[in-house]
Amino acid sequence: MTKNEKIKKLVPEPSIRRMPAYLAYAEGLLRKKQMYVSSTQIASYMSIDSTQVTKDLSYTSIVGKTRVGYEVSALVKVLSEFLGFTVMDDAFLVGAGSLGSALLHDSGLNNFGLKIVAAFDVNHKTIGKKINDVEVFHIDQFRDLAQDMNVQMGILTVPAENSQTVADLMVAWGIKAIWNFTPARIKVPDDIIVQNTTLYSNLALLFNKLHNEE
Amino acid sequence: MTKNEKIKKLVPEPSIRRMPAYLAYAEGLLRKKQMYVSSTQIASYMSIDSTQVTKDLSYTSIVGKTRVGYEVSALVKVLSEFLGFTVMDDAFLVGAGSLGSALLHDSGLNNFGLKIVAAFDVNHKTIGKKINDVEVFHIDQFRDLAQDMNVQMGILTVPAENSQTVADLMVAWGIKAIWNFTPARIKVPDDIIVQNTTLYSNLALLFNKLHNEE
DNA sequence: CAGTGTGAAGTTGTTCACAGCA
DNA sequence: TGCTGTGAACAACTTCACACTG
Repeated sequence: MTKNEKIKKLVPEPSIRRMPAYLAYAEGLLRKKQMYVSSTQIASYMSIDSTQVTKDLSYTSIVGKTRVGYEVSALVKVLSEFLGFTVMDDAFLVGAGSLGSALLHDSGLNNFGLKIVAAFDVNHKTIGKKINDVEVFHIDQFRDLAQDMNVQMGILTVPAENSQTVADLMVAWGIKAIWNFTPARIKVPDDIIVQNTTLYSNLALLFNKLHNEE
Repeated sequence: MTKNEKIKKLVPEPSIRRMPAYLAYAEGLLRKKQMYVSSTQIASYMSIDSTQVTKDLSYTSIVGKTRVGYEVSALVKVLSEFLGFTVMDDAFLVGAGSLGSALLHDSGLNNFGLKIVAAFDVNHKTIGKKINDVEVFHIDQFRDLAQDMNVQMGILTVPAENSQTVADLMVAWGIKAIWNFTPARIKVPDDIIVQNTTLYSNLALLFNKLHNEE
């Protein structure tokens, strides 16, 4: 059904998912002034197999020293570049509720290459306010700002019922990628990238493990 | 390395991840008073293969009617039971910062079987306050409350640097499962369940798709 | 030896093909 | 014909095995 003709699938998705954790670990080691780290160390920290780590790292440009491991500072540099955390992407956030403001407050996003330049809502209580220095506009102002700012990414933190409506607006206004935090799936044209991120999948997994315990 | 001797792996993890989305969709149809839904409909909504949907649903107890599909109300019931969303689990939340308060505000968690009964922090500005009717205590009070309340789950929303310290506390205080929202991985005894949920993995995936576009 | 790096084997998850049904 | 349900074929990911290096 979903034909992916492109041979673009060089790096397995699970590998990309693991890499930010490697990066976080390496950054910690860097602060502690550790010079080298081996795949075995990383693997033990992540509770996974060590060959998994070497395989994952082999997709990047880094080369390790035999018997010594990978240079920590190089690892940080290579991983953050590989993951696209070094180039700043601007984003709009729609839905300045509790989850939306949590994202606005999260400095980690800033460090990892995502800058939220404006927020939108329909609630007049929040419109006009600033959350962590980001101004909240009425959603009708989206169009004007989008043209001025040439923003590629939209963050969707509205209630599930409104997700499709807002997604349609984002597409109409020229957004290229949507980070969807609602449990609902949105329909968009093929060339628009969607990343679904829902808490409840993780909750389901957790419950599943918890209940299947003896 | 990780020997899983148990044959407990009946349901594939990806299936469990998809199910909450099926549930959300079915709940929407229920509100619209649609009686039946076919796997093809669900598949088109999710942009996946329809056999995937039937396979996933075959792990639950539901049986579909030929040519008609699955009864929507039954689907909602079966899925929410299967996912453990019908039994209420109590949880403590540690780290009442922006992400922590977002979770406290999220009524979806309540609907899906998770009740946060108390929150903890070290910041004296928030201690003593109530966030969405949940009181915030100083972390030192954790022990007393844990004994009283017999809570099984701990939600970890502290800064990454403190994650291990707080995780150790949770374990010492008898928590059985930890929902870890920090990018750091925590070390816990084998019998403790950990579910890692990090935004940055999703951000990495999104960037990867965005940058590999032509 | 303890580590990297990689092709081959094994496992898990997805898609295909088709039987059965109304 | 349009759908469920399932065993078989296929693809993706992980783990193993081993060559290589200081």
